[in-house]
Amino acid sequence: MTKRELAPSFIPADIEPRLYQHWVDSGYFTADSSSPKEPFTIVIPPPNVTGNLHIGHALDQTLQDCLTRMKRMQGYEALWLPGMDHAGIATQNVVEKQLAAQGLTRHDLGREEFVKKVWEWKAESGGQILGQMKRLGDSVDWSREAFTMNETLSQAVLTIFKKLYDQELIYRAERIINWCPRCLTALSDIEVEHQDDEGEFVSVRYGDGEQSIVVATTRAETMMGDGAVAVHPDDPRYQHMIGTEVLLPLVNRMIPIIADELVDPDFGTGAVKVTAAHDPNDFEMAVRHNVPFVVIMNEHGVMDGTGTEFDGMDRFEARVAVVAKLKELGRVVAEKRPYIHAVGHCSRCDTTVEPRLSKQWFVKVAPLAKAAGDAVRDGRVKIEPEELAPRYFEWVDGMHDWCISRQLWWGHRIPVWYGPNGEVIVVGPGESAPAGYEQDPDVLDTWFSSALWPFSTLGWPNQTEDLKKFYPTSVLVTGYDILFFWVARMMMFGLFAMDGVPPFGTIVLHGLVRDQFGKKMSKSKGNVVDPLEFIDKYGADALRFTLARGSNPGKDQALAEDWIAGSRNFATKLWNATRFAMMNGATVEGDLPAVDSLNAIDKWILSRLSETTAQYTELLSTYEFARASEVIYHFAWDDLCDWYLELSKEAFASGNAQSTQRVLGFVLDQLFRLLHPVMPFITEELWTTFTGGETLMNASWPIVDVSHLDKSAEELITQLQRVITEVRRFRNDQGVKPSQKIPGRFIAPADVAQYSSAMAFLLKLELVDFTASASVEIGAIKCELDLSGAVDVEAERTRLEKDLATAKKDLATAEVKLNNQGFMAKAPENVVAEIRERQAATTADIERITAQLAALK
RNA sequence: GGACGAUUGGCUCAGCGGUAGAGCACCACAUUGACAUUGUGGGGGUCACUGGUUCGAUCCCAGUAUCGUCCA
Repeated sequence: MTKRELAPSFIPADIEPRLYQHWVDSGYFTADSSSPKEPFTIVIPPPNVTGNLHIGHALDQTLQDCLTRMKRMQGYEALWLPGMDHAGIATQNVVEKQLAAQGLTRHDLGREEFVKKVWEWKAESGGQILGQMKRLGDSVDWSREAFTMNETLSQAVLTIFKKLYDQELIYRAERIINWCPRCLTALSDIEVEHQDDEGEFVSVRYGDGEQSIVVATTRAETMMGDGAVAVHPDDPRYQHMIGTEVLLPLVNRMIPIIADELVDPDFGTGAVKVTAAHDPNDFEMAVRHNVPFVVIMNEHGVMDGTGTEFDGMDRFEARVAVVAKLKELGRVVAEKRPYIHAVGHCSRCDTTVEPRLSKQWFVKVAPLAKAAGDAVRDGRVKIEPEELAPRYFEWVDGMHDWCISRQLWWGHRIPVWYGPNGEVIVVGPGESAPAGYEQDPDVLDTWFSSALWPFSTLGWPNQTEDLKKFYPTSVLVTGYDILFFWVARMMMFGLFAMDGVPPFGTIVLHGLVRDQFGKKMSKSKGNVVDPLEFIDKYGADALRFTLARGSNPGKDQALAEDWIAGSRNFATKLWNATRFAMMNGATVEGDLPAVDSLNAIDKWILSRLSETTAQYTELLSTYEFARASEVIYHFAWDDLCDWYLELSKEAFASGNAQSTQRVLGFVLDQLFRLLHPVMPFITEELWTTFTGGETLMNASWPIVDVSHLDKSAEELITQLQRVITEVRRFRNDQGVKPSQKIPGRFIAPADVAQYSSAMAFLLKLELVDFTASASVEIGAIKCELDLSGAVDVEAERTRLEKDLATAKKDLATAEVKLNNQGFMAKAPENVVAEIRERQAATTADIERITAQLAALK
């Protein structure tokens, strides 16, 4: 318990690496599954193995660390479990890009070699983000670090696949799926991003003469795959044509005109082409009406099999050529160009998605999604903030079956084997396929394994101690942007795999970090910021505090470097205040003196501390990070530094401050504890230095002491603050320099007068005998001063007139209310009393100020 | 097209049925001690618009406008 000296100034880089290493080495982050303490569990939203720490991670992780550290201090067995996601497409793309630089494709290497290459890459440069998490100060349990492609997590994947398959919740079917012609794989609905693109809307006449119909399309190139034309069954324009056939131009095939409810008669001409193999809506209609599937494009999005001149053209090239040809044939009735409409793009490479008829594996989501919705509906799982719950319901209640097969090599290979005679078997963990069987070449969607994260990371399907202790997890903290991608899927699989126990108790959704003007960060805009640069420049605590302070539930936040600098200033403030306290003998040793024995200043700060502790703890516990940060910031800076330390300086200077030394020590000790979850580094350094304790990480969370609440002390200090502020203002108006000492005295009731010397000390007044030349009145309290020279009458008059105007205005608004019969009759008593008090106070002010103005001559 | 949210000082955002708040920015003064990564004082908003409810509306309700996000 040897106390150390505090360095003269706060340099984050001097303390952060040392403290983090110490925490890890001491095992403070490691959770104990055999502990009798109540568990608190958070699993990290696993960053991509290809990823770098971006500002969104910094926010997400700051909030998680805040909660984890607070709960740990509150006596929970806190586990924050870290790990990474293998990120199928993203990772495969990165490694393929590296190969491309050498002029190679993955096919040159072959599947086995390629996958080996990805693992190698993962080992050497993947997981950079883990190092970056350490810079941020994340108190994650490194001994439990997980990776979706690890052995145990892969076992979990096999287990659940088989379980779902056995319950007929996984099936294989030929459907229209989203296809990326560049990645050459199927995509799920949510891996498709819709953008408003400029296209064209061409109306084409099918058939001739009487037997003709005009269809409008944005995708003319697919017309060669048309199997029908569809109209709404009630559309009067086309009644006579339903059931007949028209000629399909270019390929000169007769196709039927069918009637289907799906057609919107108000859209375009009310007649649409039905291209069963190349459009999901058309597919549905085609199934209903037995329309043939005509495939006219290969997997690269190149026209193929039409038997026309267009074969071999890229789809976009073909679109132009087809329209040109139709024009030539006189079949184009109208053209709208540009025509803005929503087009799907691959979320990984931005290529325009091509709907493609193909055989894929699907999860039948209806029963799973129902359960996922119900868990929130019946309150077993809470979504914070509540406003975002409708979005969740909208999605889980209207979810399509989930396409889970991907034509990739990097990922969990689908555990389905096909026999020589068309047998299909699913090979679970520990099982093997019979000889002569071949495994499905595809892998599973990355989100399939991510959906298992809350329990696969705890050892499931094995009934591990971790699983028993830490499942279900307490809170899931993540951005609202992956509510659908990830959260809903964890809910579905968690409920399914864990016998109806949802994977978490509360889903805490935060927003996105935007630039200082509230614009979305993007590489193309060049407004992306690097959290590591900020950590280097201002320290991790400053970045964390800024992010927490900006984090209102479910809302995006703007971030500017200036705000981070402001947080760094706050850290510096804490540092300097602690140095000052230590210089003046603040201590945590010995009992806190009985509150009755303390002066009002000490009573006041203890009261404020209790209030702050209560508010702050409540706010953090309800995920109100911004408001919590605001509360603690103002307590530390305003109450503690600007007022308490200032008001106590006289006591310290007089050498008679034993109680205050102890109170200050107590307040600092508690403040460090409260701030530790958000600013772990500086608080650890200050606390261990100041108290000589081993670590703040395991110190107990402050408890509100109601016996410290003291309204009368608060009222008294409020009075002192008013007096001080008014006298300062007077000095300022009179041009008296802040450092200049002038004679002064207070004429005040005893309870205020008692603190004359404290006030005089910070107002730079000398309590000596003198003849007053000026005075400041604050209600019943008067401060007389000797300006030893001419008072600036004009400045004084200006000020008094301004005060008078304000008082008169306030009186007027109060009297309007009091003269309003409706108000007097219906307003609650306490409000009326308040207005009456205001009337009395402003009346007194007006009298006083008027008298002062008259005295000025 | 559907849904949700937003509109408050120069900027970014809190708040809320009873005299408008913060941070940053701005103006003035101050540098022999905790802190210029500072202190003190100050200026600045008819709370998008139009109606309604109410004794009282920035806050509740309806409509309008603009912006944003998600879904189709």
